[in-house]
Amino acid sequence: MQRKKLPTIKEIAKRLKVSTSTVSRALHNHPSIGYITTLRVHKVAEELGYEPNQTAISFKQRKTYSIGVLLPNLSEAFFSAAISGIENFAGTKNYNVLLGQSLDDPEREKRILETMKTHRVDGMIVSITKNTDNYDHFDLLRKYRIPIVFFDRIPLQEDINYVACNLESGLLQAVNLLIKQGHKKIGLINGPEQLIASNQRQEIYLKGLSENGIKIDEKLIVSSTLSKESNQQATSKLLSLKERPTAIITFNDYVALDAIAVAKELGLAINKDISFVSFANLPIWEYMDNRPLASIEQFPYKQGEKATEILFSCIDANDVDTEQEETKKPQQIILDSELVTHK
Amino acid sequence: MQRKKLPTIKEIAKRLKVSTSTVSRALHNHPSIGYITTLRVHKVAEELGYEPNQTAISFKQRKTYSIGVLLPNLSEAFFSAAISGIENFAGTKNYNVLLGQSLDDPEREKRILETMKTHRVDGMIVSITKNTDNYDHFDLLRKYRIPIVFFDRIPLQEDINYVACNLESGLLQAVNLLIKQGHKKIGLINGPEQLIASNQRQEIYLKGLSENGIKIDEKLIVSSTLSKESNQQATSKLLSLKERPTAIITFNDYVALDAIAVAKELGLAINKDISFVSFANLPIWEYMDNRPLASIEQFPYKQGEKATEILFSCIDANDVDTEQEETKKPQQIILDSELVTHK
DNA sequence: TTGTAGGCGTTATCAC
DNA sequence: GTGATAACGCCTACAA
Repeated sequence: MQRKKLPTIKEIAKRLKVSTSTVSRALHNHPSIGYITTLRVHKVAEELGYEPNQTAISFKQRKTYSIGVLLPNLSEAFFSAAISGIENFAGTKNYNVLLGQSLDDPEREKRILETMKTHRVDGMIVSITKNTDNYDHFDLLRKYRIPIVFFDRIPLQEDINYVACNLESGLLQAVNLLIKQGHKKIGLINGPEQLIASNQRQEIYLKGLSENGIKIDEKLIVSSTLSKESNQQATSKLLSLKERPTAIITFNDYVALDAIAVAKELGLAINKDISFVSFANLPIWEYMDNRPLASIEQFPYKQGEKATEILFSCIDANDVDTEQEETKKPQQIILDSELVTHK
Repeated sequence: MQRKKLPTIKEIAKRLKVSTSTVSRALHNHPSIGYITTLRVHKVAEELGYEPNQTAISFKQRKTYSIGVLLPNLSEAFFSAAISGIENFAGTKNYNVLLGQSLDDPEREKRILETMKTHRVDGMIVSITKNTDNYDHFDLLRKYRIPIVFFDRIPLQEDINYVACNLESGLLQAVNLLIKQGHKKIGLINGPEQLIASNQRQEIYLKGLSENGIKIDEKLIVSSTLSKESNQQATSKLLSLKERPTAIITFNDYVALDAIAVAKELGLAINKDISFVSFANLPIWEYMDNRPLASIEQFPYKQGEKATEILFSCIDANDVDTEQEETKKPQQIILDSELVTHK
């Protein structure tokens, strides 16, 4: 039932006929231990191939040196870039990353959160499901003083830590660019309405048009559930309007891919008869001929790093004031998005 | 220094004026405990919001219920698909996934392996760096009876567990297809020579040509370090031959992307003047105009699942025969690759 | 059916 | 400088 026993400080102590406390202190180079003893301890530890048992330490210190990361989907380039940033930053602090993907299923999200809690992660980084509408399970973690940093997909709550991207900077730039290029009818293929991200996009889109004195045409705004079929449908709807748009802003790159395909199917020349702008910026665009005019870059890697940084600051804060109820203000970082034009 | 105390079985025991062992057993629905007691224990546990402390359990049982996954790079679609499969399978067994990426740096790989060992993962799934030439750190883990399953990128060793893809099936199909379409000069842009995967590709390529009675032209085989520049260089080299190939097989999709770009730059029409076949099959190909004729699909998600399955079987075996030295034969699974033509 | 006691590996608090 | 001891939360033989 149990795996082979590894060398412990007890073993070292026995060999050297000293106490385990001495060994423990020596291994940590505690100043109270004599130089020679320290040396001998290290030597024997080396010989035995001793390694501290992290599970014992975690148990005793009530600290696991691991953080949980819960994402909707790892196969999306955006999230895999983010976790790459998270893993990298965590590594520099000698933290481990426990991974979970919700696959956009709230039940799964809840379950994973449970196991993360059971495993006593020191903190969590979460990007919520597009269907998450109940945040009790997150509040529960906070009750246990497990800090959470949300990123990109953020719950509709105050008092939470998060890292997100300010869509406004990039999207306004995009709208301005399109208008400068002479586009008057600019469509928007948005995501599901319950997503906060969708509302934001729409508001900024409207703002951008207004600022440029363009009249709003409700019919130019459609939404998609983000499935391939829905993306195609939404695009068709836009492109079959009498007043067909000459430019379309899409919720993200995957929508753009489908939309571009539909446009091509209809015989439209991309970036000529119709232009696209999308969010996210897949690394692959540069290889494609029929790509968006520009992408609104959201820096997932950087968002991941930043989220991890915030998380560590929360963890450290937790470690310091043992008892004090959390008076600390939530940390909310908003990175600026940036319009990147594709050559 | 320490985080807030969570309810323990002691608390429950105190409240009910029973012993902790009773509580422990009741919580596990041990048959020896009376029905009423069991009920009462569960009730109080619920009230207190009790949750077993996994760190304590891991410590005691010498089992962490987590597996480590060490990959070269999460940003590559192939690996993120694989980990998606791993995470999914592990979840069904209530296991956690500890993630690390080596970024193709052997030092980093070693370091991550260390922390995984320190954290006492129950097993590991590893895809090695393209520069890994020393396997001591892996052997060390095996000494500690932490099972390892390698996948896709596999060390040159016997006696190891692995999951990989049989390139032969797909690659021979590819060669046959190309030849049937009339191609006589088929180039190969291979990866670095130290990669076992490169040797395999070359051998099968040669075999495929021989079987079809095509004379081997050494100049049609070039290799790349897999950097963008190197990919481009390798392609240029092939395309500037007097006897220019009419088809090129590339080490993977990323090489194909660069190669296709170079070919286009030279004014060649893709799939007309020159055709490509590549390994891996990015999900994005279907959206691209200038895509390979076909891809040799390697099923990363399935490989991930399979690797996890094998790993669990090793872990279970470990759990059973407490002492017995491992007489078990290594498990080596080879999935068949498959040629997928792109419409 | 329930309780007692010991131990998992480490660290921290005392003493000496 | 070093050692003895308790404690972290849980489990499990062994007793009762």
